[in-house]
Amino acid sequence: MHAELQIDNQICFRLYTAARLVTQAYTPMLTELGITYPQYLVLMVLWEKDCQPVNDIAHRLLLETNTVTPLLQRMEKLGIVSRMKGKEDKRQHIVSLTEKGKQMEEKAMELIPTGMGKQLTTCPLKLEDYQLLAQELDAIINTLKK
Amino acid sequence: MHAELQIDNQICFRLYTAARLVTQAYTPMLTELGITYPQYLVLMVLWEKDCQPVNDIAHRLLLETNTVTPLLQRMEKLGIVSRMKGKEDKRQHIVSLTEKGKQMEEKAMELIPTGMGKQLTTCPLKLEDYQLLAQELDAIINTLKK
DNA sequence: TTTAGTTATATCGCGCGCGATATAATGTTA
DNA sequence: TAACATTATATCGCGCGCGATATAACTAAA
Repeated sequence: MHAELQIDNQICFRLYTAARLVTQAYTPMLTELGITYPQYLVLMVLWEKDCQPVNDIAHRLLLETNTVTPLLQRMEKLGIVSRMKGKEDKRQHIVSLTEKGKQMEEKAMELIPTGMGKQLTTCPLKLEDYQLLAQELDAIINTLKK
Repeated sequence: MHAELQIDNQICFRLYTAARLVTQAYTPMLTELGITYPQYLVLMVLWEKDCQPVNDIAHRLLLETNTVTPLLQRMEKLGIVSRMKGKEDKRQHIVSLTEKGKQMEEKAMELIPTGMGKQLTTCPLKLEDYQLLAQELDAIINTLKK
């Protein structure tokens, strides 16, 4: 077995696994909110700035529009966002939060920080480790995004 | 907007994005091999130790068997692995590499380290940064896996 | 102004991940 | 040994991600 191909030596497998497990850790709180993790990402983008075209949301999340469009359609069915044709550019669909979508921010604020805190109490990483991790991940992300 | 819910402050979003982008970076080489990234993970597990039951492969990858079973079925169709009923325990399905599956290790060795190296040449991270990153990811993974 | 090119969004198909459930084989206990 | 619990694998349904393609609207050039 080539050492270069050993799974334990792979950063990618660790990223793949850590991303899945952390997303799973969000799931109980998100289920209480009635949404999925990618839907939560969209909500965070809209809480930061409401009324954005599909493209801006996709760029913010580094996703393709063919991922985001069906996501938004599901969120519209849930009554969380609404979509309207753009006025000046009729190709655009402007996505905005409904009242329900806006109110979910407070609920998320109650549930998620404490919920994640509980699950990570036994994690040996300290604040500066998380900051370092964030920097390292940003370096990889910035290198690989086009 | 609550600072705790800002997307830029989220480790989870970085993990989610970094995992997707690194997997995407593997894709050109894996396409040449005719497989996907999760299939590559299974191959690495089997290159390390051939002839394993479904459960052992799933545990190694921290995946559920209902993810791994269809993955193995697709790999069997591709002629990469074969599956046989276990002798002592007839519930088990023992997964083993075919000749094609074994030979793919050399091809992967030619393609993947250099292919990934090229894409990460502009990445500012050094060897010790990657080692640190691996440790931090392992800390998160070990905390969250049950 | 017609033509050609670009952009914003959508649709389709397929391979994951995973919760829920089913089924068969093994283990355990009364 | 009969009844029950456990284990290994499989099936189903659904929500992503994303490559490929389609369509409508805007832009630029002839």
